[in-house]
Amino acid sequence: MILPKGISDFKPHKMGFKKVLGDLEADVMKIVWNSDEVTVRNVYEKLRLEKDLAYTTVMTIMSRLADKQLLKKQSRGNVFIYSSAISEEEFASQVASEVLDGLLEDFAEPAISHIVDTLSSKDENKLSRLEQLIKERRKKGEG
Amino acid sequence: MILPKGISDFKPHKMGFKKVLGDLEADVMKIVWNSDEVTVRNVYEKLRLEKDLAYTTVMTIMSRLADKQLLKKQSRGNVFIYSSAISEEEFASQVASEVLDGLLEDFAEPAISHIVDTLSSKDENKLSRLEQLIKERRKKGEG
DNA sequence: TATACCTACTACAGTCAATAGTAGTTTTTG
DNA sequence: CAAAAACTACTATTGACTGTAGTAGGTATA
Repeated sequence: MILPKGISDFKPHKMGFKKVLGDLEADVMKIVWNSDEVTVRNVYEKLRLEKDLAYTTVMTIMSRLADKQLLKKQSRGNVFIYSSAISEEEFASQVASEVLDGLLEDFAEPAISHIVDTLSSKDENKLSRLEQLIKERRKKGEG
Repeated sequence: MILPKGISDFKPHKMGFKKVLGDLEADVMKIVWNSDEVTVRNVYEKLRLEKDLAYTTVMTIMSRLADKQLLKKQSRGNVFIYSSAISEEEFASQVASEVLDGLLEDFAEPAISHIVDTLSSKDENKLSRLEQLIKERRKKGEG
């Protein structure tokens, strides 16, 4: 259990990281990932370009993200500097493995069938990539 | 969107159908799937063997499951007879495809990598099955 | 020192699940 | 037929999680 629970509910009908985070939480993470180091104010100002919300709202969200270990919070001088505790790719990877492991644990048969269907109908390249990964794995196993 | 939303939040850390239903909801569905046709009272009595709860609690849960289209509710005489609106296998299959599609939509790269890792480390047979399904699919595609 | 900015703490509404009570209707039974 | 039992509909409460934001108090710089 790498992700500290709570993060891991997966909402298939949402988009992007909103599948595993609240909408605002996901927006904040995107900004942080694109910015390296930020203050609440930095994020607040970027968010305000799109929607009207309070500084303290952003602060609450960022606190929660820090509680969830997605953001690091360092006090520098008098200000708190936030940065991601995990890269976007790593996080995506953890999401994928948690969801997949959970799925394979109880829904392995239909999951395996459907992954082939879905990939072959929507993205042939990904099917090839899957095939290739299996072959590589087999070689390792034999050798 | 086959599943009428709300059903589809996936909690990887739960077990079985509790991954996509509330705990009690999942227990109720299991009973219905094993019983063909039931009344609230039937289910209530089976559940009571394990835990103490009110008749009306079971009623509420079954109403919600009917709202979610997982149970069919037919009035027969004066009583409502409930039965599953979808088989356990079908439901599992829908869960798997919704979650997988959601995952592939935004996390395709890590998902594909991880599925191979997970299958090969935990269940070699499933990896073979996956490989076989891909081959079948390829034949179809070529022919 | 006053103003601006920052943080901590608190609060509230909305949603969803679990839980259960009340009221009203129907059925059974003495 | 009337009372008890069973059943359904509707409503309520509580606890998590998220979005939203206010207040209070600290710090720093003009």
